[in-house]
Amino acid sequence: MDTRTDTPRDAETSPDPLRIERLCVERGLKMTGQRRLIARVLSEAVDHPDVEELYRRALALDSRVSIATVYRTVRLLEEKGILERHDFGGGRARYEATDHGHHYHLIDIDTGKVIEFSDAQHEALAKTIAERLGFVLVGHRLELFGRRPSGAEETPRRGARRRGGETA
Amino acid sequence: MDTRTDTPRDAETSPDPLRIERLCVERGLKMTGQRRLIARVLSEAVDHPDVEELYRRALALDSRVSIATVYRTVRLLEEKGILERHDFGGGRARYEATDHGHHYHLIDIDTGKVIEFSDAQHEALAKTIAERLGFVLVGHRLELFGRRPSGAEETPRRGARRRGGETA
DNA sequence: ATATGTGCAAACCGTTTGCAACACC
DNA sequence: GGTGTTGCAAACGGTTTGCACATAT
Repeated sequence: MDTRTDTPRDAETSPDPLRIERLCVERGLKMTGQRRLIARVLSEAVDHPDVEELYRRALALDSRVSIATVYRTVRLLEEKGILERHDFGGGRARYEATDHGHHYHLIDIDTGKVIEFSDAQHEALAKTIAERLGFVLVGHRLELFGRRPSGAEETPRRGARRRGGETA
Repeated sequence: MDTRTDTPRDAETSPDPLRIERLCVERGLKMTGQRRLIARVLSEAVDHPDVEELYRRALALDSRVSIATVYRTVRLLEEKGILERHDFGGGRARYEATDHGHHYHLIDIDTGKVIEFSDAQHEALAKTIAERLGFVLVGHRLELFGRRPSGAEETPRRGARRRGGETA
């Protein structure tokens, strides 16, 4: 197993806009107009939007959605394993499609940006540790919080929030 | 650096009941009756209680506390670096004293128990990964979710909750 | 036709806060 | 005695839900 590579995943890949909808149909979900709409927004997302943001993007395409439906849909898709919920701090849940592979997050604490990466060595290590402690690893969470070396301050932070960091 | 040891920390060590209070005084906090009380509860805790639980334990010792004060104190101590807040899922923040060393958590998804461990190899790896991605590591979070091998079912789960796992 | 999804607004739940009374230094 | 803390209850913010209506299958 290659343990020496961190693969920063460039989040530019927004394949086809029906990706998520197809997954919904596969799991036998009844496809309504608003579910199609939300599925499309999710398919096009290359970041980790929260519900409010999803709602905003959906509204921009079609005004016949309510935020309650976004909440319901997002929860449903999470239960179906189509979406993954993250808590990066800040009190709101943030979502991303599960269909683009296992990866971790590094949160830039100055800009709030999220960098995705994968690391086989860590993956193996997590499993090993669990086994050493007498467990079978079922899931794990790794998040790094970092800052670009001081010389290069880039985008200044957009504004504070109750707790934890805001992230992109 | 020794990278081959996972140290499961047995959470039986509840040293002296004034541990936290002493830290408070050191940081120049005005010690009121309720702060002393809450500090004592925290000093005696060997788990990761949420605010409600802290409040319950404090009440058992002295009824002259309100939950608002627990919230305020816990937040204050966190700002002073005396407490660490965790989000293990389930919507409520959970706390532990920072003074017993850096460690990670493995959550038993069947019983909800939290096992603490430290791992130097992981620590080094996290730093390396961040650097490889062009960041200085400021903080990180590692949580393992595991299950004891099937043969030995132990304590059955105590009951479900809205979201995420309940933990001890 | 019927079970299921939707919108609205109210309920919920953890947490924070304004204010007047109170306690520590 | 004055500044900082507490208790209460109300406010908050994200999320869920009851209900009447609408819609996919």
